[in-house]
Amino acid sequence: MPRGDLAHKDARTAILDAAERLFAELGYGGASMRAIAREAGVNQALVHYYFDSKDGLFSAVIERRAGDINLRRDVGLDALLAGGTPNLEAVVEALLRPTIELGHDDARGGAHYAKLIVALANGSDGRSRLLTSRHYDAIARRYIDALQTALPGLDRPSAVRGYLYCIGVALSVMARTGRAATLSDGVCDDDDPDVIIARVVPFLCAGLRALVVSGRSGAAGPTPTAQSS
Amino acid sequence: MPRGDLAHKDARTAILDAAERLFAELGYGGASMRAIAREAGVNQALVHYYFDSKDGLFSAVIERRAGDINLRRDVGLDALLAGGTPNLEAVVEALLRPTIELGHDDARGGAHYAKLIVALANGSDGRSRLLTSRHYDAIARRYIDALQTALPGLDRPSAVRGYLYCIGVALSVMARTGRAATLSDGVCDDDDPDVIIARVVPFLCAGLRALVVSGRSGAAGPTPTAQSS
DNA sequence: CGGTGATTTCGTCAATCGTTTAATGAAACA
DNA sequence: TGTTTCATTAAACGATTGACGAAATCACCG
Repeated sequence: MPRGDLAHKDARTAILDAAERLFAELGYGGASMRAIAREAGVNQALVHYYFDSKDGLFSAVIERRAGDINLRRDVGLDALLAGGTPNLEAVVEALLRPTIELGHDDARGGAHYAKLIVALANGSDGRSRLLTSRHYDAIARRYIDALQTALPGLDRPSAVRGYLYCIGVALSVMARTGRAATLSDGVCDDDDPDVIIARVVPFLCAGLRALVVSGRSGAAGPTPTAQSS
Repeated sequence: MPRGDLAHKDARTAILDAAERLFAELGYGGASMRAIAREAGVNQALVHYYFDSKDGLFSAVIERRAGDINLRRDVGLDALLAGGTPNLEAVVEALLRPTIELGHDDARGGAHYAKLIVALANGSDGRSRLLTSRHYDAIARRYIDALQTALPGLDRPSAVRGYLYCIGVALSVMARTGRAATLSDGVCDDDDPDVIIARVVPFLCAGLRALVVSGRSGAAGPTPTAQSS
């Protein structure tokens, strides 16, 4: 392992960056190996040299970011659980923040990966399901557990659905389709991750609390649940 | 335009059905015109005869279902507004029901179109944005208005965001990735649209109400908003 | 019957696809 | 120094892509 492996990493990451961008913009079938190589400024055969096949390249693109995101999620949850019973808002924020922050970090390829992960999470083809399960099952189960801990009375199926609702909203925010700006005639131009998180978390937490309430009494009235801060 | 256009419609709809399925499963770039023609049982050139180009075919696939869904949404909202100030739960249900029902109607190509529309709504490429805007902008604005009517105090930007959150959750439900079953070890097997809607609507309405509350006082505590039923 | 226009088929075009091979450059090690 | 290993390149493979023109088939009307 020589010191001069900068060239190695340069070409490799250049390919990954280009692939991330083109896969996100054109889809798996729409992004050609030739276009990826051209975008990365390398020879076509080099892509196969590093990643074997198109599938291998796609997996590598997903794997690179998933590792980072899940590490942050794990750390955030560890910190929360170390302090006793965690607050629901804190759990939801720890779940969303790494993803939303990466999605808005244009310096890294965040915006592109955001689109990619949205397609991946919503995809039902074999490739999507395999990669989603491989990279996100473990962390999902940890957070579902945490939701039940932070919200006593929330049964397992509701916790699973609530988790998926949260992910659904997070993905729609990450996608950054510019739809909010369109529908609000330019008033909504959400760019700051902190502002976005501050707006989404109360929405989701209120919804999650309604999931446990609706399981006890039918009405969704303002029953004071005596949630001590 | 002869009366005996059954053959016409047969080939045409066969192509649309096949295209809907393959576009959903393989993506725009992954589904080839040849594969679509083979799936539909027609000659390859017929696809170009009816839809000119691949883009034209894709647009036609989207247009067919969007018209149906939006008609139902319009009718549902008309009925609601005719009865005075509508209930928030009723507005959200009217928004979600047509989409979720179609997505679970396997007799028609619902499941396939659901995946398609998820990819469309989350896509940020030119084709996706154009089609989304063309087919869903008007109805979106109507429902955003309705949200503000049903929830006094909800300002415009919050209404836009709340609407998009609702769509985000609806799309994640429509995608039917089988993820709920995976994460719950088979306990969650949500197939009945009515049950799904009954679970999602309270979640979303609680979240929407939190959007207006958080705009007034900082805390998300159980402030009795005196919501008369 | 002939004619007319809509529908369907066949064959083909240039372009592009994912992948592979053989050759070359540049270091690292002996 | 020769050799080995890794990185990179140009060129090409067969297969497939979206699209098109011309001819054939069909249904129908006069």
